[in-house]
Amino acid sequence: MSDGNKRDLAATFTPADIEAPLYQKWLDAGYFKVNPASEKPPFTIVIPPPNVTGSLHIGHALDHTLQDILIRMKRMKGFEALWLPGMDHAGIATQNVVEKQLAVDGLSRHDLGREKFVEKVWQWKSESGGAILAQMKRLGDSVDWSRERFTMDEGLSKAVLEIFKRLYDAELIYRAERIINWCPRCLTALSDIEVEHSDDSGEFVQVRYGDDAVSIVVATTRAETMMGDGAVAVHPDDPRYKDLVGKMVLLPLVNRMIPIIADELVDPEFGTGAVKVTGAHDPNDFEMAMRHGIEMPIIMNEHGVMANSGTRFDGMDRFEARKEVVEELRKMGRIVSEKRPYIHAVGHCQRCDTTVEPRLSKQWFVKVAPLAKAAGDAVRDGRIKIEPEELAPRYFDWIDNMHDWCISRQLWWGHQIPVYYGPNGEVVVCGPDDKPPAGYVQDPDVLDTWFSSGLWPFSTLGWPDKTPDLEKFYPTSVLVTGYDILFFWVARMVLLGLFATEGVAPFHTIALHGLVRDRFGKKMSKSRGNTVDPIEFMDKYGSDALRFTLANGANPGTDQALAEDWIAGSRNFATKLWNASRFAIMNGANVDGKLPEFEKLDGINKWILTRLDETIEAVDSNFEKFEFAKACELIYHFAWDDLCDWYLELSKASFANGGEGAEVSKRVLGHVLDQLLRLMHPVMPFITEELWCSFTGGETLVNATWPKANPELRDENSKAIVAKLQDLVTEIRRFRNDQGIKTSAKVGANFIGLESAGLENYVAAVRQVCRIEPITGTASAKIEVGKVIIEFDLTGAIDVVAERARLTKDLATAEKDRQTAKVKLDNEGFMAKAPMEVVQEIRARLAETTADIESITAQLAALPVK
RNA sequence: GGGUGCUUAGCUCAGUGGUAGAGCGCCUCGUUUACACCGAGGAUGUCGGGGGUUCGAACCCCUCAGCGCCCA
Repeated sequence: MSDGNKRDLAATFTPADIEAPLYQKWLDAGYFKVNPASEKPPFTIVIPPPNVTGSLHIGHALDHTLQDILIRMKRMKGFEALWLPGMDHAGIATQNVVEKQLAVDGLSRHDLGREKFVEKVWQWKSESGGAILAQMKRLGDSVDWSRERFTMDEGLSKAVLEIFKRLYDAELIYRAERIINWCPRCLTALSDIEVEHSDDSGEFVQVRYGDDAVSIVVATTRAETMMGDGAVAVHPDDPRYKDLVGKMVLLPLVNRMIPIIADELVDPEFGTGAVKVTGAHDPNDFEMAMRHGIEMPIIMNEHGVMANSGTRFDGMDRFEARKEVVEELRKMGRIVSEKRPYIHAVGHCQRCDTTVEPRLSKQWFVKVAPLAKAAGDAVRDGRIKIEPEELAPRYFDWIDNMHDWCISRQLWWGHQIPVYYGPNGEVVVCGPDDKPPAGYVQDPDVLDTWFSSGLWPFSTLGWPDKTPDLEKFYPTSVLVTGYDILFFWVARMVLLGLFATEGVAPFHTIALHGLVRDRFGKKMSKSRGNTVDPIEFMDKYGSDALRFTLANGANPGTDQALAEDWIAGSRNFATKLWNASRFAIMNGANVDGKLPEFEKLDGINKWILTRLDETIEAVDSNFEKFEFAKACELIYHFAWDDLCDWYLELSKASFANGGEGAEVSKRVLGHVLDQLLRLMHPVMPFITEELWCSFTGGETLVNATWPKANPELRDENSKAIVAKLQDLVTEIRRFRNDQGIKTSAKVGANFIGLESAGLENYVAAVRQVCRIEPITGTASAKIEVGKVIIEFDLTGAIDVVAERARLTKDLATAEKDRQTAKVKLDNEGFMAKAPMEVVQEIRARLAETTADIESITAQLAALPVK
């Protein structure tokens, strides 16, 4: 390997110095660009398109980190790994942004007109949209920028036309007058999922309808809509109202006679058991009104202002009207009871939080049932796997009960519905290659943003054309996203994907992660004031630290808490790795030539290679299973505990002594570091790249070979040896600590019985780690660790009290352990039914603790009486 | 109201039948030639309550309590 890139490392690790140049290096080299003509097997992830108005929040940082880990690992594994970036046009949100800008100058979009307004939005997009893209580079996202897509691009728009036409021709798109969710502020229809239900404080009033002849008390939270009532409904089995069903009753205020009907939808337990039926302003009422052929007068305009009710309330805002109506009814003596505040769930616009108004209106819908059936089946029969599978029932629950999807929006920004109306009511739907007949007028509405982002996995690859990209990279491999948009986006991609590409699922796995919460596990929100800025964290601790923290907290499908302290901890980990690498380089560790023959290595070298191999295997399989947290924990433990705390310390004697031993250690350490950096690269790409290039002189880790487990580099016995060494060292350190001996001070000591413990070859290592030198005077104290006795020369100054305390504590622990083992072995049921190996283990424990007790007792007895 | 999940060390969380774990925090000591963004040592939990199954339960079952989420 060339030494061209080898260089000295700065004494301290400064992320800001290395990150931007490294990302630029990767871009310049084109490592992230894929080639559809490649022989390599494909691995594809399309990014969940962030909103063009958005900036990088901590949720994106998590989502992107996990995707980048998978992509980088697969790239290293030899896949043609495509991670495709892009954004969606976010109809309402984007339109709102630009409208707000216009409002500063006192203008509305209507002042500009549709064409000018849309131009303005494009202009805004090119100037201020997509701030998130630059931020993705900070994070290190290894996306193929040459394939960046936007849902309003020409190609993707073509896909929208194509799918609309196909769905329409298959009679899966229709136009109908229905109750939809209407936002009186955004002035558009919303789909069910764009409505968020939350508890509001309202009122619950009981109003007497009718006159002396027929009267009934209805209960409602929306008195103002009574002007639109077409009936009163009761449950058919309700004995209280049996005689009233079929009669007409007087509707107060408007003085209209309306029928009393019976419908099973009415809950007799709710209120008085009688409800008003306002078909044009309530989804349940609409159903009843349809069933019974009841009138549905619309008594509110698009702004949520009362209109056409023929009463004095016309012109009032709906909430003002509610108060006025109740007041008027009270004056008339028609209010039977009032409950205020009455807490109940009310729908709000997801974008602006305005209370949604159910509204009867003519809209375009996707007929969901057949598509949803297929989408459910794809998961049921395993063509699509949901990870973690515990979340699959939620998917089924939702998709199996999905209502028809309202896809028209009364906006200007978006894909205009490709339907044209002729002068005599003709309807023509145009595909990408069709032209509407002269004189036909296009439907003014645009399509729901999710309609186009639902095509994302294939529209971005060129569909409906059979492009090389589509051939090579479709269907995609894994979709990584938060469970919170399983319904919003994922389900729609499955619905549309199965339809568009004839039963081919758009991805074979859906890997769901959770939400990032604050340090106490509370949801982050602007109102709570507990949001965090990922850019700030990257500035302060480096991108790698943020990435590691997020990946380390990512247990499948579950939320994670995040605190700045945790990120600082990851930064510390990065620094630790940096310094360990410096140490390795300083001591001549290298990757030159072959690894020394495994069988000839000593226990310590065998052990670290064994642990490395175990780690490689486990990290790889955990990443493959989307168990990011587990993989990171394994990496952390191996790097910090095994490598830094033990291997490096135990090897210092070997490096210091030089000779053949040092040469072997240099080569082993070089191998371990090389493999570890590769293994960590997907999680912490920047620091690993910097270290690895400095250390090996290689060009890049981005497309370096991914470590592969190798059972020939394992030795179980070495683990037992190092465990004994660790035990020995820890006990010596504890003794020194109890005796108040400074860590830095050298102490004279001799070892007795190392051979019987099989540790005779490691004296130098133990001496180095424990700062022990051969004894010169006489031994004044001794401790026993297993079969080994260590005699110390403390120049007569042993602290007997401390030593007695130490031994007494050990004795208590040993006795307790022995007791629990003994109880088990004395238990006949246990002896008869427990598996042999468990019994053996307990027997061994009994023997061990018994020996310990004897030894400790003897040591206590030997202590000078004081 | 219907689902569903959670309750383990001060905090955040791992741990699906065999002696309770991690990170951070805490206490003591420490400038040993990789690292004080560090090292060594240490303390801390009747695993929400109760009952059951089992030789054995944080883990399986029942029940109660508290918290959360999704849907209506």
